[in-house]
Amino acid sequence: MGAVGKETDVVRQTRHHPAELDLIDRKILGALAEDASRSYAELSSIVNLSAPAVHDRVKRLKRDGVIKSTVAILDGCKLGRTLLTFLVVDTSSYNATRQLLTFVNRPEVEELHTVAGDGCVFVKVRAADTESLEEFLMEIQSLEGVRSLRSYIALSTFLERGPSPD
Amino acid sequence: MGAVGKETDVVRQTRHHPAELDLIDRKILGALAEDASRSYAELSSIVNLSAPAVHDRVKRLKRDGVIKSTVAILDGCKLGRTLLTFLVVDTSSYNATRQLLTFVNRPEVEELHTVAGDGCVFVKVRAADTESLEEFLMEIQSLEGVRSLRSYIALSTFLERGPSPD
DNA sequence: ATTTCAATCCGAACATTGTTCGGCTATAAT
DNA sequence: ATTATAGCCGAACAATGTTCGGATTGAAAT
Repeated sequence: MGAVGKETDVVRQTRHHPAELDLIDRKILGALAEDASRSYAELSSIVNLSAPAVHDRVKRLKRDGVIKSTVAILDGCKLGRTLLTFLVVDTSSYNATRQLLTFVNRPEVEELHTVAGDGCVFVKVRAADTESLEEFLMEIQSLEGVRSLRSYIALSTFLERGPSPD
Repeated sequence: MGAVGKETDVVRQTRHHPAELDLIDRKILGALAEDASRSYAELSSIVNLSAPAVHDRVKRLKRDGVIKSTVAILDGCKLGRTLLTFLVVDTSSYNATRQLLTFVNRPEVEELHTVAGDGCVFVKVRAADTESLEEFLMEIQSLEGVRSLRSYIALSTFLERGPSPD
């Protein structure tokens, strides 16, 4: 009983994703999530390891998919997108939901999720101005099977970042 | 009249941020927003310029704040955060709003905005599981001046990215 | 028309950083 | 005891980032 039970337990824990990360891994992840342009030399002094050791760890974290990618964060306003809005779309049919999913190609759409509650789709939109937002909203409302559409227009943004390792 | 009018017009346009970006700038921004680990050599072949020329442009884009930073994107699930939720908090006092803003320090909070509508705060939360989410929700509800709290739990994520230059 | 100025580009040299390698140590299993 | 594995290090090497001088262009001023 002891041996077999132990083994399956280990399998259970490992099966569904969560990677095993020690404190050093988390420090590295935190540092890179904040600023991915840090050199291995800088990281190595943060965690008190050599540069190659940090390199190995980062390589492993990328291979395991903990670090999905590294991207440049752009300033929406500087790009001419001044209006951040969150939409909750209530759809009455699967077809409508499917149609909404095609909006992932729009440059002003930054996030698109399905959320709990009957046929709800959640959208984060960064539009150029009120005009182009209105156009966008009307386009959604005119879809067959869109029951209601609530919008939350952002006034001030106090925090905007990705998943934290802490 | 002509000259003076013209000048103030130019000032107006420039005054409130939007940077002047040509097609090459936008191509570079798009490439880096997708994958910031691209080398200058690779970028130079994308836009048909030399590496130093691209370097100059990127340097300018950083100086002007169009590129705010470059960060590593981590996998929430791999970190043990499996539950993505959006909250709309309706506050009845400024004091309550101010208290909510202190949540920017929580590692599970990824976004925090004030939104239009009386005293509304919008929060993006990535919690470990339903338990820790419930704890978090209760903590918010127990704040003085929090009128209502709606939560949208994400089922599937189809798109998640930053501002696009297109 | 000519000149001046600023912006942009390029190739080539240079500096920094990323990456690989062999060897060392510690731990755990045989 | 001994083998295997994982993790670390310093040093060499490879790739990339970065700077520089000079050439070209276009616009503004003379």
